[in-house]
Amino acid sequence: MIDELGKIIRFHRKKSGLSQLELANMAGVGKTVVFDMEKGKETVKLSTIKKILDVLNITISFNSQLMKLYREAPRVTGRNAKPFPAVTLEK
Amino acid sequence: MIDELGKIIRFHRKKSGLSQLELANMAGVGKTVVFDMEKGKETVKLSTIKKILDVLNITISFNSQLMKLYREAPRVTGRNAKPFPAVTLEK
DNA sequence: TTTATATTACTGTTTTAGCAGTAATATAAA
DNA sequence: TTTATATTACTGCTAAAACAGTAATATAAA
Repeated sequence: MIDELGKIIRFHRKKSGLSQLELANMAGVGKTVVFDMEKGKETVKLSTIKKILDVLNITISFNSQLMKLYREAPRVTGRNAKPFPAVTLEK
Repeated sequence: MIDELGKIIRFHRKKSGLSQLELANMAGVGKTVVFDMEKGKETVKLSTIKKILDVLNITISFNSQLMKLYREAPRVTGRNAKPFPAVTLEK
C-alpha cells in the first residue's frame, strides 16, 4: 500500500484538477518532489509527504494488533509512565 | 495520528522487549533515528520509517473519501490511462 | 495544423538526514 | 549502595533530499 503512494497521490491530484506545479505550490514544496513521488520515490521526508497529503485530504494511519492496546493505554509520557506488563518473547 | 508516530513506535518497541539500539540494528538504521523519531522528529525519510515499522509489524494506510474510487479504479499506469470523469470544482 | 499547458528530465547548489563515535545521565538489577 | 544496561545528548562527516532553473517532450485544446 505504501508502495502505491505515488499512484494514490496522482489519482487524488487529478481528481482535484491540479497540475503537479499547483499541488506543489499549495503544499509549499518544490515541484520536483511531487514529480518524484508520483514516480515512486520513497526516500522522501515524512514531513514533506504530510504537506502534500494535507492538500489532497488524505490521512495516514498506522495499524497493528497492538494498536488497540495503544489506544486504550493511559496517557503517559515521560519517566513516570507505568511499565508495560512485560511480554516474554521466548523461554 | 501521524504526530503520534513516535509514541507508537516506542509503545511497540517496548512491547517487543527491544532497546532502541536493538530495534535500530534489526531495522538496519542508525540508533539516532530511533531516538529522534521517538522524540517526535518528523523530518525522517519514508523509506527509513518503513524499515522500522516493518520490524514492529506496523502497517501504514492512506485514507480519504476518494480512496474507495481509487481501489475500484482500473489498473492503469502510464499514458493510455483513461482520463478521470473530470471533477469540476467551481462554476 | 498551431498554441498552450502539463509532464518529464536534467542541471548545480543548498540544506539536512543519517550515521558512528563518544559521553553523560537515567533506570534497573545485583 | 554498586553494577550493568538503556536512554538521552552532542559531536563532526558523508550522502542525499529538496530546491529553482531550464529545457525537451507530451498532451490537450484552439
